[in-house]
Amino acid sequence: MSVFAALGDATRLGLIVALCTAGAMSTAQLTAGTTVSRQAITKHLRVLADAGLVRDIKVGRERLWAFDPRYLQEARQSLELIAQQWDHALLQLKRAVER
Amino acid sequence: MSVFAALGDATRLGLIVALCTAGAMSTAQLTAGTTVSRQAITKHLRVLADAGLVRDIKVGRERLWAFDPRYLQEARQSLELIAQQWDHALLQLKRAVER
DNA sequence: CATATATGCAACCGATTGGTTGCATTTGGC
DNA sequence: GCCAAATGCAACCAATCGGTTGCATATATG
Repeated sequence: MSVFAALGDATRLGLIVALCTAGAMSTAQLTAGTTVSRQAITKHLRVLADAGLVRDIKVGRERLWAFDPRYLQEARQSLELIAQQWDHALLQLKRAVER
Repeated sequence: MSVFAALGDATRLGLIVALCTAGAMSTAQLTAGTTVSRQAITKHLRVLADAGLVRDIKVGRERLWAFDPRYLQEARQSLELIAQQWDHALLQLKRAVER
């Protein structure tokens, strides 16, 4: 559902960073970079996929995962919007004080 | 702990947006804008405070909550960094293909 | 074909989460 | 001083989460 909730777990954020810097990887390769089990990673990847942050393709007997930038862009825009609203509120406060 | 985890809940994101657009508000006022109980909102505000997204001051018998932009800025930078790493990885892939 | 690798499926578990309710405490105003 | 409003504290609850283990399935490779 939410991109933020998906990014809120340290293991998942690590998976995103790994996929984002090193490119596509299989489930086993991604598991190798962590301390938890393959099944745990599989579940995390499922969450990330549901949030639209990764895509997967089956190639042979392995499953390759790749970062998908689309929804991360949306998340960035959400934070930008909040920051803008905050700036706007501050500006109005400043004007109110000046009056 | 994590700003993303704090933003991952719809109710909490709503509180942030409310504080960010309308300025500081009391716990009761914030509760009025939701469907859940005051205690639930109090807990959510605690989570947001632990994540460094809001600050509170006691004034009279009420407690005013205000948005704190600092950690949201950090969150923005994290997303920017991920996006940059992704761009970099794509660029390298492109160069590799061209060679 | 046999075997090893990569993954899928499902049950299970303890901890955390989001929420409630009940009652106590602080504080402003008449 | 009394009452109502705003909040704090704590117990409790069902659902979700992060994780494990065991076993089944698919697929390269010798």
